[in-house]
Amino acid sequence: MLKANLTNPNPEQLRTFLTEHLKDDTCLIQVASECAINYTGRAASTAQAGDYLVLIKNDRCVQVHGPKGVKPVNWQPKTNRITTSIEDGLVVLKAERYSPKEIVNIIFLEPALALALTFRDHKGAVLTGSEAQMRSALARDPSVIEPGLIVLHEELPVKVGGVDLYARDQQGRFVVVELKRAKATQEAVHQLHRYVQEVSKRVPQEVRGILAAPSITNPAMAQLNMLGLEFVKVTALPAGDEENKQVSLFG
Amino acid sequence: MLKANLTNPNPEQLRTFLTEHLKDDTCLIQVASECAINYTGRAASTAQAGDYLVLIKNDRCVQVHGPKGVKPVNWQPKTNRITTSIEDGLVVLKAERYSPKEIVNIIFLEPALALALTFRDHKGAVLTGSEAQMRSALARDPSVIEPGLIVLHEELPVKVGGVDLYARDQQGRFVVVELKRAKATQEAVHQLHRYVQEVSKRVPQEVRGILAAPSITNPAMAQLNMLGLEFVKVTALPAGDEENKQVSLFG
DNA sequence: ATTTCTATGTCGGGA
DNA sequence: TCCCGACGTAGAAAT
Repeated sequence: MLKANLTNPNPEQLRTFLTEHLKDDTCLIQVASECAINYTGRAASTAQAGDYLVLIKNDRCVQVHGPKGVKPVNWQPKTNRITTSIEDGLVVLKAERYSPKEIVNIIFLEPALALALTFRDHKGAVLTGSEAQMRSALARDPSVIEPGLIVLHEELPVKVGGVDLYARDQQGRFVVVELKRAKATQEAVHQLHRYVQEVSKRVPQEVRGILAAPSITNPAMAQLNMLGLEFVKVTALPAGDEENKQVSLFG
Repeated sequence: MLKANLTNPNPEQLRTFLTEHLKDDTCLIQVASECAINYTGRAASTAQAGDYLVLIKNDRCVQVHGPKGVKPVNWQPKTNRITTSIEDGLVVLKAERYSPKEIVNIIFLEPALALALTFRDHKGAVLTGSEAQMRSALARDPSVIEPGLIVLHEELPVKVGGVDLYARDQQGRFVVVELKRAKATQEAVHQLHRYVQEVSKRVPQEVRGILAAPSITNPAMAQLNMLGLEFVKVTALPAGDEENKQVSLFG
């Protein structure tokens, strides 16, 4: 896994190291160094000199991590070109993206460590409890929402977006269901309202709107009532479900 | 900056290393290893064995990086407790968060490298071009949006959310301005529409709605026209601005 | 602690 | 490519 490493490299060594390993797209490159970083593109930012960890992954996306938080201080999700140079005796790495036009510039003021790690490619993570999973589970068994409900469409595209579940209730009324995997906010209520209005234009009958989520904020609940819409509690990860229990068990 | 390192450690060595350096909140810990990762909390995920880079920052947030993308495969933004143990001869790191209740479990199957890096704390990055900056700039000089516009409120809270700019035009009509720092979508149009409707309830006069953004998607533009709302082009980073030019210049 | 909103959001999917 | 919406969004600010 460890392909190469370099401690306290001088600029020439570091630049050679980077040039060399940037050619290999099976390896992740890392430099721990005092850096100055500059970004221009969708916005612009400048970071004063400080200690940072620079990661360049197999897919050549770049991220610069400071000592705090999950988010990098600077990053570039996709790079079209990475170039290195030596300016004023310091190694400069330039990560460019063409569309949108963005540049991240990293000056290595005092590199302490450079690493190249060979990353074998591997299966990604399997996620349980996503909205898509909730949706197909509810489409299979809509009685969780309400007895007698019949699902007509999953992900029905309407002009203003996509209706998560389109159904018919026991009395034959059409039902629009908006699904949220986390606590529902006012935004979700408005989204549901839009869909109900849109569907109402197209069918003569009354259209019900149901917001299905594990919980809802107080302002959202008030808004929901005012608009004559309904809330149904639905959990993403049913605690008692035997199948899910097995998936969740670990160690 | 390099505090300690360990290559191909055995489980006891790795565990001692982690225990030792987890005490020091001025250092960032890193382990490159074949791992199996498991998360339960807001959702649940399991990652098959593969090569990963595990970062534990000064603030004890944890992130596990795969070979692709800016986003970690698994992470924990805030940890209340990090524990290590040896199970079946393998080091297991458990990062817990109490609220919401979340656990990330990392099993180090074949650690190749463990590092501890001392990160001096440092100034954060200075960002230019945020929506907040745009807003205050426009509040100072609303003529950019329209000559004769007078801003009455910045961030005016309405029941359905916050109006970015609330103003009055030359003819005395009230104007609701919705601001977007990036390309405006249909969602932004609906948001503006909601605000205009809400404000219309409270004032007798006609209320104008302006969407101010650097650009707008085609469907959003169509929707905007249909609702009788307006679009004004506003860039977050004015290209010709001398001050900004200097900030943007680099290397 | 809860709610809301921004973000260089990132990422994936669909037309 | 553009466009849209989910996300374990993260993180900050206001309540």
